[in-house]
Amino acid sequence: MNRPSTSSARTLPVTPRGQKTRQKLLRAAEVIFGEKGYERASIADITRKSGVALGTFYVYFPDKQSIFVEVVDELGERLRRLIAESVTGLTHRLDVEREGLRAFFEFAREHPNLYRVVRQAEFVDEACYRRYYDRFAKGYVRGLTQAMEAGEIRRMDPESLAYCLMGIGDFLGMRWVIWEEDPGLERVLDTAMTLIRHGLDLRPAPRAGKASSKRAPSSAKRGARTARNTLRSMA
Amino acid sequence: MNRPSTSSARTLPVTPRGQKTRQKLLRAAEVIFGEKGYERASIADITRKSGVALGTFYVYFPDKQSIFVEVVDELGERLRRLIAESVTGLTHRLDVEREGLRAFFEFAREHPNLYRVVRQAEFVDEACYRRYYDRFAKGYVRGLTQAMEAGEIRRMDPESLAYCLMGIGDFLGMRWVIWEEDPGLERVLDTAMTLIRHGLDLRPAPRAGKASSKRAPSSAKRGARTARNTLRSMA
Amino acid sequence: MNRPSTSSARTLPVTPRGQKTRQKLLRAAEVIFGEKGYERASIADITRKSGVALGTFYVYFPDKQSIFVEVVDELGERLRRLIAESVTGLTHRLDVEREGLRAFFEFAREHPNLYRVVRQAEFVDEACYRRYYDRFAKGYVRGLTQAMEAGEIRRMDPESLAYCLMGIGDFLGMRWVIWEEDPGLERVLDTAMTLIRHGLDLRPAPRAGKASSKRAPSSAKRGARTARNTLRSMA
Amino acid sequence: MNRPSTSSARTLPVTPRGQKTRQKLLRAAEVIFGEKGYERASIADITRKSGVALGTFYVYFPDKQSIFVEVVDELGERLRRLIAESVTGLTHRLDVEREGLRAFFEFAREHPNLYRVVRQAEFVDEACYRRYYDRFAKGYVRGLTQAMEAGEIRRMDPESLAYCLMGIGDFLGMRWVIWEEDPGLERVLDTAMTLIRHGLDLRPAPRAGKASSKRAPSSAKRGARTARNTLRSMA
DNA sequence: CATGAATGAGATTTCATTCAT
DNA sequence: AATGAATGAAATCTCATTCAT
Repeated sequence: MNRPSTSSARTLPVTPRGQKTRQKLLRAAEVIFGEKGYERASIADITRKSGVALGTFYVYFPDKQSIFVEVVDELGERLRRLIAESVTGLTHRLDVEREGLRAFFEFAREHPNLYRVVRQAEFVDEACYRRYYDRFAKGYVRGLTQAMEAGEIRRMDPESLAYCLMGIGDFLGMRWVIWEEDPGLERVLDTAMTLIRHGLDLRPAPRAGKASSKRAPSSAKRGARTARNTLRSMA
Repeated sequence: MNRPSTSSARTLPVTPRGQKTRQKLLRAAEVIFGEKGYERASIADITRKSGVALGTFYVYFPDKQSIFVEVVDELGERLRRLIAESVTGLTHRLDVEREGLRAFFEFAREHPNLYRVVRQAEFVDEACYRRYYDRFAKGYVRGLTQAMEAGEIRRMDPESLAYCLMGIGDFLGMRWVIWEEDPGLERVLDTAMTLIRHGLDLRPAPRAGKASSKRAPSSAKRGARTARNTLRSMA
Repeated sequence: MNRPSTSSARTLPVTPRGQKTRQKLLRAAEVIFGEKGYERASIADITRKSGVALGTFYVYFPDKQSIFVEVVDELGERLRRLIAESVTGLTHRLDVEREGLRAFFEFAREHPNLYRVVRQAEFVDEACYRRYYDRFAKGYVRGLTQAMEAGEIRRMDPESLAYCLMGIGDFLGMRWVIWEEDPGLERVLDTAMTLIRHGLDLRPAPRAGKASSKRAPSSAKRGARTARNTLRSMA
Repeated sequence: MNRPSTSSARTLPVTPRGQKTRQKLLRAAEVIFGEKGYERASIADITRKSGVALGTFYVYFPDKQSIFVEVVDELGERLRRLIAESVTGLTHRLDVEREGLRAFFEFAREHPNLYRVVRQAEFVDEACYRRYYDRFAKGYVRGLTQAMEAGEIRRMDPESLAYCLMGIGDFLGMRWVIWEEDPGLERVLDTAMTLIRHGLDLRPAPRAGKASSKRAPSSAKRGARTARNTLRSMA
């Protein structure tokens, strides 16, 4: 189903005219893929939007998949660069987290295609899909590890942590940027940062994490009322 | 692009034979949609796998979209029920979080289609896609609100928090269940629970969250070295 | 370039209605391939001539190549059967040769597509192309070997001889059946049979074939006039 | 389908540089047409192999057909010249036949494209296809007629005979040069020459060719066993 | 209920040829 | 002379859906 995933092109154009045409195609593809999804987007849609002839597409890309992969790779790069720039100079990792999240939300607001395009990648070219998150995670792991070594943040497995943080950003962005138009992003950011900073636990002693990390040993300890409530509250 | 999204059926079959055929189609559809994605999956694939004739499909479902929506809705229901059952009787919200996560990972391991099917929903029937997360979030919000009122967890916006927690689960599951074969899930769970419980912050005074919640006022405060490192570590 | 060459079909039709449609497609394909050649013949040409919809083609054949291969195989079979029948009961191999040739010419006259179709096979599916001649040769070799053992004909390598005789038939058919409308076939047959029967040699002693089977040793022996004539007569 | 078939050229190039480019195109075309066949060969294939730009093609040839026709005509000329040269000085027609065949086989071995190119001509430009054989036949007829007049060979219709001999060469070349790698060509030549020289007939009296030239009058004369054998041996 | 043949709109892809440079 | 970008017509193939049995 999935091809090798080279971010290929038939031949890179030599003349400036050709380079411009190639860019027009990439720009149009990003929009079209975002609007219709990979499968429903047709090459004709892309060339129509680009203002070039159908056949011209194949001068620059061997097939639909190739341009899609290039769009995804490029989006990822732009996003990572933007975040990197917007956290430049921040001294504490928690500041980096907050500003990084904010930059991500802003990018998502300006590129509502982002989510739709990236999620499609899973079915179009799995390697490209993973690459997108892998690269993100790699940068994250580096930063988090440094922060742990600097004693800024709690020690834990950095890769798992990276995926937690990416998940938080992704889902908040989906809910409050993509779905909701005017989200009051600062409030959402505050909530996220509260979790990220302090966690949820309110129990007095910080020596916790023993009894509760295991299942309650006897069902006798479980309040029937609570159980029923929980059950009802999920299903 | 998207149709009204009723979790439709032509008519629910009366005879047991009919019900069985309908179930066979749903089972096959779940697998096929998971393997090939919505667009690349054909009705013929589904009927072939079900061992029924092509025409029979239209006895039970008016079109391809309908069976897909039903598969998604059903998957969501089963998952929510499973999680609800597996946290039954737990007394503290943090235990619920851990056991809920674990149940989710187990479900994902047994239904690797889950992710692929749900993510496709975004393009097939957006309402169905949102419904999936909405319902999940609704249960979450209820549980979290109760826990906040009970003083078990920190107070914050429950819906944002719910999406944070769903994002954590989703991304960890993707990374350590779907992508990675033998994940040492307990270790991953520990990392997630450490974040969820305590957050990242290691700074001594709990009066934090002031200076760092705003951008550092003067670039003078920023160490150039740190800045450069951070930049490099993201891009 | 060439696919494995299974004389495949998507699925053999079950109902009589389906079988009839499949036959209609094969008949039309034979004509269309003969008229336009494989490459210039389009599936649409075939279905148009068959009176079925374009998509129907793909119910019975997975692609253009498959129906072509089936047409070629079938033509070969019909031709071989016809020739076999028309030499039934002949007692001497030379009679078999003459009547076989005649049957071939008749078939070619009624199926002017034959040549064009078979020759295209070389580029469409080489295996199918060779199979056509191989099967022909195999039957020939069997018959010729028997005749040699019976002392009816001169002993020589039967496979090479088979290809000689096929070549004679093929080229005469091309020249006098396909190209020329009314050839006086009997006269052509007589010429062919004279060659086949007696060969060309008119030199008195059968002890010949020595000096002349090698190149004339010295150019002195060569008449300059003859050489020049020959040269001129070929180029 | 077929255009007028002039062995055209836009304008023959004047500068040596232009002539060289034209030759490069012709050489590449011969190979490409041989490998892929006329239809599947693209102008781009030819220019790529030639190392010239796509547009350059149309400086030298008005279209694809023209270069193809030129390739075929040229191949024919080279082959006829080669054969003519290799039989120069031979005094007896049967020696000419043998050496001509040998020369043909050698040419075919060095130009495995020959067959594939010529056979395609039938569909590209029928006139060119016939011309190829016509010219060959014309030379043959002249030579054979002379040999008949000189009493070297048996009298018969020279054109039919020419096509017989061409068919023999063509089919042996196909079988033992193109298909088979190491054929033991001398043995094949011997078989061919035995047929050409003496024919097949072994019956004592040379007054034959009467009874057997007609179908056996009564089926009573036919051995049932023989008939069955023959039938089985063809189909 | 079940079947499977038939449909035709629509998508991707190729490529000979033209044209501006 | 040479280049290579651009074109668009035409071909193959897929598949959701309908329908007669």
